[in-house]
Order: sequence, then structure tokens, then C-alpha cells
Amino acid sequence: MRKVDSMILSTRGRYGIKMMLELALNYGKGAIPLKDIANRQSLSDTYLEQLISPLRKNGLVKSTRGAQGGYELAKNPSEIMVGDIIRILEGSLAPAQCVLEEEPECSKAEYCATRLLYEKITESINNVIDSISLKDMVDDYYRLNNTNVKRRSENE
Amino acid sequence: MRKVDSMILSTRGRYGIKMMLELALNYGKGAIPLKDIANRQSLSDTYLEQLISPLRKNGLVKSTRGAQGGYELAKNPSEIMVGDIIRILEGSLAPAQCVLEEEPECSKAEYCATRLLYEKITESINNVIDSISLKDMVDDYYRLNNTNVKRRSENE
DNA sequence: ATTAATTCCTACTAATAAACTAGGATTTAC
DNA sequence: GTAAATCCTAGTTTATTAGTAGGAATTAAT
Repeated sequence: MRKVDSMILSTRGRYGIKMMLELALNYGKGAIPLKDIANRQSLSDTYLEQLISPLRKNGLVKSTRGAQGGYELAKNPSEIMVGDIIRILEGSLAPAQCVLEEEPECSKAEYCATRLLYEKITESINNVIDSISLKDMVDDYYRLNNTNVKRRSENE
Repeated sequence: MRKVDSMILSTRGRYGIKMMLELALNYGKGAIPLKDIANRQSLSDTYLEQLISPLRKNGLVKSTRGAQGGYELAKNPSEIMVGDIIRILEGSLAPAQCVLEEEPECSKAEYCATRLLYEKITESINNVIDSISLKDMVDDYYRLNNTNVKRRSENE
């Protein structure tokens, strides 16, 4: 039996977003250890380690090694778009190979009505994820929780 | 090494759309055998059989059994939305479980800023795929091919 | 200096899902 | 009655996802 629904995002993207939102909620407070985030979210810290590594290499977070070390955002939450996180962790979101820029054009691209459809879908997704920043999510978070006191728990 | 990009649609959805576009291009001309479509698109006919079955059960195509039989659209191409095809073959497209209606709400849905994000992504995708009909794709097809003579080949 | 807490790195493994294939039963035009 | 088709269930193979495991390097605190 096949899976019934298609998750657009795998755990890489979903956990990555949760992790980054946690860091955004703590922006300006210094580095926090990954294990803390993993515990709060009930996720495997060794798995999160794997996910935060490319985020660091792409300049979205910075790390402090050693005891009392940890991670923090490398720039202001308003400068980090959800699309950045997703593209680093999941790659480009596209309905089919032929829409990806890196790919050579498929031989009949000019005749291809399905390609046009895929381009519309891709554009629509990119519009959303590139217009929402971590700051927007932090604002949503406080608005939804109807409080100005920073909380720690955040669910999927 | 992990896959680099995320295909939103699997072969189920992509082949399904190609198949349905072929049927739309031949709408009104009677049933055509699946093997013909598979040959034109260089796809496995036994695999396509599996995909067309749910499309038939959901009333998008109708079949004629026996020799000279085949498949045809069960309604006008303008009445069949790309979203219908995708939902039948791939299930709901959602970034995470918690956005799916069938799912019980996750315990902290009201506090959940990531859920809000997922809802925005989902809405944006649904807006696109539910606004494009097979007729629109047929029109695009002829416009892209700059001809009024119906052609057979159509690529991914 | 030693210890404990942390990041960093590579490689492996288990579970799940995707992408088909196989085989045959049933239907129907010719 | 035969060939061409749909219909149905159950496999199989391959790829991807979602982790684990183990340890090296770094650093604050004692």
C-alpha cells in the first residue's frame, strides 16, 4: 500500500524550520546548544546536528565550539527567509526535473504544456517561501500565543 | 549521498498529468487504448494501468473494455482541474501532516507558527492547481506549438 | 591540567516509499 | 474463437529518508 499523502517537506525541511525558529526566538541572547533545542522539540540531537551543518556552511547560523558553546543566527531574523532554509535543506522545490535551472532543457521544452504548468506551480511556491522571514514567524508566534513573554515550547 | 532536489510530484502525478493531457487532446474522438499513450510517451503501460485505475474510479475517465476498447475523459476538459488529478494520484499536497484536514489537530496548533506557514504554502499550491483545467493545458499546448493541427508527441 | 560540554565529521544502518513487473481473469469487437 | 483490450492483486527492486554510531577537535570552568 502506498502512502496516501505527499509531504512537500521532509523532516529535513520541517525540523530545520523548527530549529531556526527556536534560534530566532532566542536571537541576541548568545549561542544555545543544539541539545537544548532537540530536547525542547523532542527530536534527535544527532540528526539535528546533520541538518544544522549545511545551514552553518551557508552562512545562516554561526557556531561556538566547546563547553558553553552552541549555535545562534548569523544575521537578523528579518534577513533570513524560509525559502533560504528550505532550499539549503531540501534543494529546489520543483514538480519535475525539467523546471530546475541546472537541468539542460528537455528536447521539446518549447512544445511542452506540462512544463508550463510546473513553472506556474514552482513560481507560486517560491513566492510564498521567499516572502516569509523568520521575523515574520516570530511575530506570528507571539501573536498566536497572545503574550510578550518569550516561551520555549513550539510544536510541529 | 542524498538526493539534491525535492520533486513535489512523483511519477504518479507527473505521468498522470501527461496521460490526462493526451486524453484531453483526443477528447471527443472515442476511446484510445492505454498502450498507445504509453508508447507515445515511452512509459510502461502496466504502470500507467495502475495510475488510470483510480482516475476512473473517481469519475475522471471512463473505459471501454475488450478489443477496440480504451479510455477517454468522462467529462469536458474544462471541467477537469489539474488539482483533481494530483489529489487522486498523490493525495493532498501539504508540507506537513498537521495541515491535512483528516488529521487531528496537533496539541499546540493554536500556538504553532510553523503550522501557519504550512497553511500558507498549501493554500498557494492549491490556488494554482485548482485554477488550471485540462482545457487550459490543451490551449497552451496548441499555442506553444503554434499550430491547429493536433500533434501526438508531448514531452515531460 | 583535567574534565565536561560542546561542535564537527564520516560512515554506516534500518525503515519506508517509489517505481515498477508479473500473472492471470474478464470482456468484447471482429 | 481469437486477439485486443481493461481489470485486479500481489509481488520485487531500487532509491530515499531518517536516523545511529563513534570518535576527533575545541573550549570554559574547575
